[in-house]
Amino acid sequence: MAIPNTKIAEVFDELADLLEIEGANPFRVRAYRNAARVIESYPSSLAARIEQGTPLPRLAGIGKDLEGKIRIIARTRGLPLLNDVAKRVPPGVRELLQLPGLGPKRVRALQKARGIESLAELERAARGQQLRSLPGFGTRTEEKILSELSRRKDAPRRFLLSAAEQSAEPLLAYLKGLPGVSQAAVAGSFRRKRETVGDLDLLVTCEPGAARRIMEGFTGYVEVAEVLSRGPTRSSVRLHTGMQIDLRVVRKESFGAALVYFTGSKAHNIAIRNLALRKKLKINEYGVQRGPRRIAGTTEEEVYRALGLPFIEPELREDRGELDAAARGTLPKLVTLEDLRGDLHGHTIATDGTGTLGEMAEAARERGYEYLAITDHSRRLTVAKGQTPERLRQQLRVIDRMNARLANTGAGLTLLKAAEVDILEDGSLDFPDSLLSLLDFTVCSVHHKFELSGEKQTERILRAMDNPYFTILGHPTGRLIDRRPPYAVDLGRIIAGARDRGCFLEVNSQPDRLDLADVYCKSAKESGVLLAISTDSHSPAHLGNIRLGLAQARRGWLEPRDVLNTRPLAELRELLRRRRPRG
DNA sequence: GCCGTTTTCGGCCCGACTGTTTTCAGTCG
Repeated sequence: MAIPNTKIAEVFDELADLLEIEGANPFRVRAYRNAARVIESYPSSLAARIEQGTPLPRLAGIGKDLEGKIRIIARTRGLPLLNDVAKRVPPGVRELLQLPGLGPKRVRALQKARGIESLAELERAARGQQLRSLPGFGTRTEEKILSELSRRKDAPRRFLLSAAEQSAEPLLAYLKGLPGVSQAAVAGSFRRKRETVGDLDLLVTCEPGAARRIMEGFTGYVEVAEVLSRGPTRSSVRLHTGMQIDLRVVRKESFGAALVYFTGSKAHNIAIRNLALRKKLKINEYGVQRGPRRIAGTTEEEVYRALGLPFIEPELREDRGELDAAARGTLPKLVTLEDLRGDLHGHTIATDGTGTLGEMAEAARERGYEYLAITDHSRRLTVAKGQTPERLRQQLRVIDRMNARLANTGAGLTLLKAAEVDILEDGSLDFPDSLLSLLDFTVCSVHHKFELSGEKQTERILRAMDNPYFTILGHPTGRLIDRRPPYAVDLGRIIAGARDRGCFLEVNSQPDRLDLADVYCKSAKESGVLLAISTDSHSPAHLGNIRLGLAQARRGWLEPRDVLNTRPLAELRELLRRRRPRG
């Protein structure tokens, strides 16, 4: 199996870290980091292209040298340059960079002056008070290192987007209620709706002179466990949940510029600053300037307009082509919650859900949906009370009766008859075709044998797609964010396979799945494969998770036309049965 | 190491805060 892009990116990231510690040209370091980022977010396997002899795409920031190195890594799974540098800077030294407050310079000083080459050695030296005498270090730094070392043993480094919401929403409401606050917003990766969030960046504007009181109010928030820094315009705290919060106070006329700046991403910011430089403008968090004259800053629209661009949705700000698209006027009109007419994946108490059919239907109706698919598990998934063919037949009769009742009451909701069917190890489906033909469609998923090789797993899924009753591939990579890696599967081939066969892929909205991930959504869109944004609800309340899958779909540039469940029911039914044998 | 509406050299985003320093380097985002 070809080495995945993420592994190639890791090599460059490691190289960047080690070179930085060595004191290499910072722009060379940046070039490696940039390459790592670009490679990681490139949606199809570079190593596979190299193996097949197809030329590599033109990637921004990757020139002749880096392309050569990518080829070496793809072929040998290693890089001689990295081995050389690793001899001078042992891998344990790199771990030291993970500690907040330790950057390349201090890490190098620790190695040179104290021979510290691992976190364990750092802890020993700090306990022995051997750091405070180093130039640039002091007792405070030594204490901070010790406290960070003990903290990192339990606290998670990043939070699920859904967990971040739990911290962000009440805090934002609290800040809005502080005297003197006129506007407040969450920026950062939270606003870009990244699947995980490292910290929260909050921004407020206030009446002149109110900044100090607002900072006091912020650091006095009831959930604050620790104040990390406090200044007149910027303060940082850590909440009891372990989440770090940075607050900036800006003047009203800078709100737009600050929002752009603190929403990021960093790569997007660098790209727009470069664009500004070419246009002889200067952009920072306070505004856009032409020479001494300030020409924009109050709103984000104004800032982008000053750069000659239309507004760019936060979810797109990853330097993945959005600036080019904005300049050409080809930005996607991203799919919104209002565009979604229903949900195509939901469970009931018939298997592992906690809501009855009626409760699920009621929740869907309350959301104003036209349709909700009932997709209880197939028999193989015994842990989830998978249904036998007979139980499924029984359920279908109940759904028919409920649909008749819904129609009579003018609820405007139709329940679709479906099932989440296990894809067995040999690529066959867990129900016979004769039973599948009674359904409106299927969600087909891998729930066991995750450990197959990439080749076998890919073949298994493609074989399953050959079945004309295969409609949507559920949670296509099986990952659980930070808990279980995706199974080895060649998504490039899966996407091409879905396109060739007329199958669809799911964007599963479970908070820890978000599967497909954003970059693969984009890749599927570019291949012309439609995606279903689904919740995989196991209770009526889970229908609300749709916002999370929607966010990833938007990060993947999806427009309403790229999404299956933006279709009105009649059109949806046609799409769902287009592969079926006639009659 | 990359790149070109200052094009093959000489640039490469920019400001706040901390701690250690006594005017600023290092780190962070």
